[in-house]
Amino acid sequence: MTDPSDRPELPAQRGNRYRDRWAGEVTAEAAGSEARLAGWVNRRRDHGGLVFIDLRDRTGLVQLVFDPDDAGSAFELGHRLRPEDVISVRGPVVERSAETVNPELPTGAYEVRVAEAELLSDSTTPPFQIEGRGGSEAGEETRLRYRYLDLRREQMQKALQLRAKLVAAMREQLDGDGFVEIETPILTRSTPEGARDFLVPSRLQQGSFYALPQSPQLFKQLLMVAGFERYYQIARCFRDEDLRADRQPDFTQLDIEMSFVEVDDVIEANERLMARVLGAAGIEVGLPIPRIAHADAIARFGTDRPDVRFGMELTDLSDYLRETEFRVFRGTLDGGGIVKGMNAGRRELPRSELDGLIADAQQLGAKGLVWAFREGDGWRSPTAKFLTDAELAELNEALGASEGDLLLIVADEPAVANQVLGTMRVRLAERWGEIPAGANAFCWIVDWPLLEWDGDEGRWTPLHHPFTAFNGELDESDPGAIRARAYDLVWNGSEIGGGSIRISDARDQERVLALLGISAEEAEARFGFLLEALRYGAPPHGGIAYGIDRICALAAGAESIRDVIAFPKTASGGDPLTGAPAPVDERQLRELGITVRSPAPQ
RNA sequence: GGGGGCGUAGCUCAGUUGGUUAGAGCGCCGGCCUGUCACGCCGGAGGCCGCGGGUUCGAGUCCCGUCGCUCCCGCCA
Repeated sequence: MTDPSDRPELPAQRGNRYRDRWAGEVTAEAAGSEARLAGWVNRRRDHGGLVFIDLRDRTGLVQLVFDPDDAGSAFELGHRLRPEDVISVRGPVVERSAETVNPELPTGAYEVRVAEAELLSDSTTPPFQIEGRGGSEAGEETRLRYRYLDLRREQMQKALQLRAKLVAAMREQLDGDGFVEIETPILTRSTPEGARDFLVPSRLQQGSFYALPQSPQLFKQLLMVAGFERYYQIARCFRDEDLRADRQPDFTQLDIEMSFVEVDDVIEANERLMARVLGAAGIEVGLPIPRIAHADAIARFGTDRPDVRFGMELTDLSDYLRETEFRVFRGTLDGGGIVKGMNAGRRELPRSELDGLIADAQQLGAKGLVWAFREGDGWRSPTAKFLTDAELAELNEALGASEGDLLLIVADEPAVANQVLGTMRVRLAERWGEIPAGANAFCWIVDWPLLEWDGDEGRWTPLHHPFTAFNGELDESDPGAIRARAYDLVWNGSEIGGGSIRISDARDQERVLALLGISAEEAEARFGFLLEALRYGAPPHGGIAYGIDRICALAAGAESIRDVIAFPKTASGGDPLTGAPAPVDERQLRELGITVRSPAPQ
């Protein structure tokens, strides 16, 4: 088995009438030989009596020279070529004279002097320049509308080739570790829990619907019951929820499940997997990956997916303020809230920007935000006058504040205070360049609560999913205290994977479903097939699912997963290229037994 | 569902307190050019200022609505 990073970047090129070499191969080893190249016209520099063409294929650029002395009748073609025309040329690879070398190009010391040229396909003027100038790039909607042109750009070529490399590394590592790749259905049944399903009407059973899978979760558990012991799949998944920079309605998971394992076994296998996969992208993963208890992550970073590349950790100040006279803090604490703070370091910020931070905090649901600069033993802050000297000294001490440090404090419900400060921590660190360039930091978040109380729904809901195994005995009298045997993998503040040991005992599964407020009848109707399978000798098992799009985006340094997906959707779930989603013929709807209400779609 | 940003030439953008014929760079078209590589020089074409309504003597600019893109909150077990 070859290490993917050792593989040649360029596949061997068998010669044919179009090409016997890649553009990127026009280097020292090709000098003096005759080359046949094919690709797209990237740029034309027409000097009248001499024409230069930059030829592009997926491996890069190379300069072609159309000189009337060499090119003969092909010279006239060189004149007529326009960007994005598709050509094939033949001619000798020659070394350029020293003063004409282009140090910007890997092939810049060589060029091909065209002897023959053929126009294979011409191009109308593209709507945007494939090679953007001056750092500008076409808007995203235009790029998606003409995605096949956008994908010609080097950045996109690299991103999708990197993606293929990462996926190949996943397969190689897992195949080598004895995992079996198995496909599970795309047309499956709706199990309304979690995200909204995409539904597909059944023609043969009118009035019934398939659902597209949100994940292969239940199928992979059935595969464990079936005795495959180690399974994986590069699985397309679907969730009908609003989109984000890191969320698409259809996305790709690396789905893994193992039998006869404990948490440590899954984590160990996955650490080796991630080291191998990200190693293929030149990213080093230090092993073992540190583990942070869920409660500690919330306490220190305000989030369950902490970015641990930098400090600026949060501090709970509640205990210093229980007796304070300041009504805002005192009232929050008496009402069960917390007062939490962050030392943002020595920063000067104009009042307008401090007001902006307050507005940001309010947008995130906070009632307000206290800012203060440490000054002597006290604060320069509108809030300073409400606190005693002793309190100010204690808060300075607790926050480790030095002269001039900016302190941000939120008093609110724990969830709000943590989210606001957790968000500010990352935003300010990014803005101030506190995050070391090129740094990568991973952590496992472990020791999760199994359930959380959903006030709106008035019931307990799972933090992961209802099939997550719990630690120790199941004590229904205190659901909030039950611990899950779950783990999330976080990379630079992004959750890239999550999993758990699963419940492998039908009776335990029934009890958990009951805890979630799902009646026995309902459980049987929705998950009966799983409960039944668990009664036929289910091995202890667990696994994980990774967001491949997110992993690739991080590895490629892309801001959005759209930049590592060939044909992504816009924020409203549409595809500007194909026009999906689109109305369908009334006849199609009739066949499905779906009644069209006016106005009929056209 | 809520909040922020954006929408002007093919692309990226500028456009002052509302005021003459709406600009730039790139691209495109024509001409010149034998060592350029963001080639250069000369000339030219190209605009429903997202759409609809309103205010005004006058709207790219102000107001209301609407559509689209984007970021965030909710949501995403």
